[in-house]
Amino acid sequence: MNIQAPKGTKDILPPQTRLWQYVEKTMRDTAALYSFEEIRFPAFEHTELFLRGVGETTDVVQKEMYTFNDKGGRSITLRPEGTASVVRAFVEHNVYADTLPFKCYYIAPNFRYERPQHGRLRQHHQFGVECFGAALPAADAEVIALAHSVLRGIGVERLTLNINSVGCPACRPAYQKELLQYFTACKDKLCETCLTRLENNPLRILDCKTPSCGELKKNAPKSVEHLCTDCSEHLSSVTASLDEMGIGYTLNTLLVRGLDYYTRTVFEFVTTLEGGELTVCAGGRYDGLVAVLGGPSTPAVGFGMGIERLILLMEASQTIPDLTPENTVFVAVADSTAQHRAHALASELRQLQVSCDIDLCSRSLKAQMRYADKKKASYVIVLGQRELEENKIKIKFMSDGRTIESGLDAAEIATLINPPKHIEKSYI
RNA sequence: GUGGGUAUAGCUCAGUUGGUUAGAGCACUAGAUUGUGGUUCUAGGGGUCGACGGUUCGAAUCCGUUUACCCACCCCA
Repeated sequence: MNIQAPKGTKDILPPQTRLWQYVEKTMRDTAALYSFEEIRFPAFEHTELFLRGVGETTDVVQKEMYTFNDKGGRSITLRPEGTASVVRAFVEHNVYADTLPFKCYYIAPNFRYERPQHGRLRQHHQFGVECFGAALPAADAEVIALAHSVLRGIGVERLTLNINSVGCPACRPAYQKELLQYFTACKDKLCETCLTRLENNPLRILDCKTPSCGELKKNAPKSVEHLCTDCSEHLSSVTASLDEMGIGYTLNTLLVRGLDYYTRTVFEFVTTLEGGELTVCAGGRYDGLVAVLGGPSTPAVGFGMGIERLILLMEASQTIPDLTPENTVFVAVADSTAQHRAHALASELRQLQVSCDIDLCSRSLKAQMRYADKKKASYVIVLGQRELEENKIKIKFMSDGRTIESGLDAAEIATLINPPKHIEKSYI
C-alpha cells in the first residue's frame, strides 16, 4: 500500500508550522490595518462558476481543474483560484446592497492539476484580497499598498513590482486587433506555442520567453499607447499614488495575466532570487466579473499571494526570524514521589498562562534535562522529595544555568517568570 | 500534456570492474557512582538497497518494466 501524500501536495509539520502561523498572522494583521475583513468560502464549487468566472479559454480551466461528479450527479470542481468564489459569495448574499466598498481577504488552499516543480504544487495556499465597489484608481493603489506592506512586514524585499494596464472593453478590442495584425505579419518567426496563442489570445504572445519572440515583442504595439483616455488617466493616477507612497514599480508594457477577467490595472511582484523568475503575488482590476456572474455591474480589484512561494523566498533570503516559543517551563521529576505533585504544578502554571511541559516517558532526571534543552525550554523546575518537604523550588534559567529560589507555589513562580508589565502609555 | 534527472537508515550521502553478516556522519535511546541540559567518550536500536521481473554460482551494483520524487517547458501564486 502506497502511504504518502498525493502528488503535488505537502504536509506541513512543526516546526515549519510556526513559520506558517507567523506569515499568516502578518497577513491578517496587515489586512486589518487596511480595514479588510476575512471571508471564508467552500473548497469546491459548481464547475460552471469557474467556466464562466475564470474563462473557458484559460489553461487553468482547460487542463488544470480537479473536476468530478458528486453522488447527486452535480459537476463539482475543487477551487483553482479564490476570486471566482468571492465574487459568487458577493453576488449570492447581495453584499452589493450593503455599504460599499466591500473589502475582504482570505487565506485558503487552491487546487490545480499541474506537473509539480519548484514553487508549484497541486495544492497551494493563497492569501487573497478583493475590494468591490470602488472604481477609483485609489482602490488599485490601496490593494497594491496592502500587498507591499505584507511583503515588507515579512521582510522579503528585493521584489520587483511590475504594473501595466490591459485596457477596458472600450479600448482593448482595437488594441487586440492591431496586435493581431502585427504578429500575423511576422507569423513565420513566431514559436509554436505563440502560433496557437495568435488564434486564442494574441495578448499572451507578449508573455512569451522565447528569444526569437522576444525580438518581435520589442516593436509590437504597446498597450499603454492604445488606451482610451479613461484607462490612460486611471493608470497614471495609480502610479502617481504609488510614487507618493514611496512604492517602487516598473511600468512593464509586456505584462499580461493569464486569467481572462482582468481590466485596466494588472500587476505582479516577482523575484529573481531563486535562479529563475518567481511570481509571488499577482492581481489586478476586474470590473466586468461581478456582472458576468449575475450581479450588478460592480468595479473590483484584488490580488493573490502564494504562501508556499513566499516561504521559499524567505528561506532563500534568510529572513526567517527565531520563532521558538518563549518563556516555557519544563517541570522535571527527580523521584517518583513527586510525580503527581509535579503534574499538578504544571497544570496550575498553565491556568496562569505559563506554557509548561512535563515528562511523559518516565525518563531519568538527566534525560529530562536533555529533553528540556532539546525542546528549548526557557526554565526548568525540578521537583523531588526534598522540594516537597521544604516547600521550596529552584527555577533554573536554561540560557545561562543560573537559578533563583521560589516557594512551591504556581502564582509565585508565574510572577518570577512573567513579571507584570508596566503600563507606559499615558492616556492624556 | 512534452523533455531530462534521481531513488541505499528518520536526514545527508558513501558503497571500488557484480563477491561473504550493507557502511559513515548527523539524529534518536541509554551509560560515564550518589538529584540537573549544551562539550566529550562509550554502547545500542533502526534498512526486504523504491517495487516487480530477468541475467548469474552469486545483484545495492548489469538489463527490462513500473511507481514515486526532483528539474525544465506550457501555464501559473
